[in-house]
Amino acid sequence: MAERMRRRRVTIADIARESGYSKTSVSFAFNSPRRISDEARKKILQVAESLGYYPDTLARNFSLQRHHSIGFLLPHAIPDAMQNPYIQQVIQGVGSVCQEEEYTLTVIPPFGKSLSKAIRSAAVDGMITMGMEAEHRGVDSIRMKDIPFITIDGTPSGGMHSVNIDDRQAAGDIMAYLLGLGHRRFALISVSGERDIPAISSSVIDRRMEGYREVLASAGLVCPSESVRLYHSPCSLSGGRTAGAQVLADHPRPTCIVTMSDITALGVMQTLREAGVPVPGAVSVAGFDNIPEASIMVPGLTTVDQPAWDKGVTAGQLLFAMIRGDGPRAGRACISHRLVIRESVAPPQQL
Amino acid sequence: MAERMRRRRVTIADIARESGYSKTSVSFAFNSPRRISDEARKKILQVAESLGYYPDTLARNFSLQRHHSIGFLLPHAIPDAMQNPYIQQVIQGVGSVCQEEEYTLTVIPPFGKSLSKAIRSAAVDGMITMGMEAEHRGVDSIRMKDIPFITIDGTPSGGMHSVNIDDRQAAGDIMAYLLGLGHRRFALISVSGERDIPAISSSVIDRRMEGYREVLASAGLVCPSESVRLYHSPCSLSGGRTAGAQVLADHPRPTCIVTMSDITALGVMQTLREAGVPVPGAVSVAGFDNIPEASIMVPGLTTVDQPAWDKGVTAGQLLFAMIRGDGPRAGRACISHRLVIRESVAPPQQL
DNA sequence: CTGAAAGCGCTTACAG
DNA sequence: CTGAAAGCGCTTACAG
Repeated sequence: MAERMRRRRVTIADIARESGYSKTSVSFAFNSPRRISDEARKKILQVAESLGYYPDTLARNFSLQRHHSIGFLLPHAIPDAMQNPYIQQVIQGVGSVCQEEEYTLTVIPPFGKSLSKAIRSAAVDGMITMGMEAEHRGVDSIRMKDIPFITIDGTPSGGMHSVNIDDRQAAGDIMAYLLGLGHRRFALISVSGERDIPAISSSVIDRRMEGYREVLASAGLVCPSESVRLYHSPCSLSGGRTAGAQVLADHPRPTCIVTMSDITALGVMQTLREAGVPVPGAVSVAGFDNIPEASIMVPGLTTVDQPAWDKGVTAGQLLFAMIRGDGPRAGRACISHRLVIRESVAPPQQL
Repeated sequence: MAERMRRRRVTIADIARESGYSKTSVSFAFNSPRRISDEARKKILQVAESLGYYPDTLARNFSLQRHHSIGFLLPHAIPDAMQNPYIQQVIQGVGSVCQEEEYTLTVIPPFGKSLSKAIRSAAVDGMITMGMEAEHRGVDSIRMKDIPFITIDGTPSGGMHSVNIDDRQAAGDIMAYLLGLGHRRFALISVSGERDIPAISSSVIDRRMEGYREVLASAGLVCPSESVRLYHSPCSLSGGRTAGAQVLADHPRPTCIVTMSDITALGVMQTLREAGVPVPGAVSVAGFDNIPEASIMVPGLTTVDQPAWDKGVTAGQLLFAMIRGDGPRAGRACISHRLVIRESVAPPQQL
């Protein structure tokens, strides 16, 4: 088709020739208009217009040594990663900062399971990753690239810049609430990594487990045990459904199901509804994240609010500071969390 | 911090000097290994490794004349655009194609309300837009850029490549279903453009309205009229809430609320729930899109399934075909839709 | 198999 | 105010 039959590109050289001015002047006409005479500028702009000139982004960026885009490295394949509302929210937060800074946001899917390849070819000035451990081989690729980067929900150590909440405390908070209502028989659904990268780093999972365990211990409970069973599920709706079915199959049935992500909780609740098990009548369900759906659901999901949007914004702002070179020495932001009490959790039924 | 003190970049010139080979050979070592001797390759790779060489993406892309990324132009600001699950799904569809092609996906937010500026600086090999009219000034910017582009939910005409469903037929289908159940008093919630770009092009809105009207006419109804009131709402949860309140304030109350997007319908349902108006007991609600939430909701939302994911995939595939130069002459894909009947619509109550 | 050289299209010190 | 020229770091015909 016509638009594929690209006539040779119109360059500043063409404009220079046509207008009688130099390439320098042409460039100035666009980028530093005040450095040339009105007459020259007018003439050049007019010739540019008539020739249908459009600056070459590739050449411009190369010359300016910047991409004008920041990268968001997906923890796993698009279908899994972007279907998680929590991740979506984080992306939106990052995106809103990009919008302000007039940068584009480059979403980098892992190419054919090869993260390093994806990282290598990413045309970005900085990168945000999710759930990456300091030891992850992907980190080396980014370091090699020599661009600033920040990890969200990763390991807040190892010299990596990171944005996190206090996962241990947050997990403890919700568990304390559940114990306070009288629950003593739990199903804990932790996160299992799919592919080679979990949605959240294993250190985050570890810290949440610590939080749960600490508070459980104060009530004399141990995990895993007869009273507190441990399950694992991918961070997805279908993962939640499967986990829900597993819990239902086990006996005795817990009075409360605690998940490490809302999307998993939604899946669990779907299974329960289909099985005719009333929530919270027969069993309570607690989540983690506070995705928008948590409040739309009926019953509303009791969960830990970790402001995904804020995490994205904070990471974005830190990253831009680093790109500008006026970044903080040690970037380790901790965002506050909050227990959100809705209807999916009630005191356990008397037996 | 250390990583900001960039020592001068290690380039192929450095490797050439250190290894005793030419820049050509160094380049071959990485990109056409079989064009040089084993010995040379080994030596070069080893020197590269020891120097911590990492190819410069900017230079590489410039030389290769490609960005290795395709752009997704957001119809409006990040918070609005990306919070709409329908748009999210489209993005995911496009993204999944990118992943296969080993391309990144550049999300382009409108810079400070300036679309053209955003388009101009976008470093992409092709572009996908949503809801763009052929006459939109943004289209000219893209044309100037001389890269292939496709619009989803835009105007399937004007020589633009596009991906759509049969909006008129789809709107007619759901209206026919509602009339069939006996509804005769409707609130129709159309889409109003926020900012200067609506979420869906006005031509799409027009075609849906045509579909509604045509079928309404067959039942002797006219829109707008006493029986069929017309409202307008932005494509968002909050927009839906506001519209819901408006509908509730009017009398007589319709037996069925018909929206042009599920996200709006969800907002409407929230308002109804808070007002204690049972759905579908007192009033039925119908949507458009079939976003994932539509099935999670209680009651499930009766709506038109327009496969957002498929739209994204189709647009992505067409775009890559165009980028490769083996694109179709006239790209105008029409995806099939489907009526999805759930619980949010019931026959009207007897009075 | 190897290398000198041109080229991708801009930006920008520098000199006039 | 204006322009010749270097430079950004690669890739790739072309010649040997």
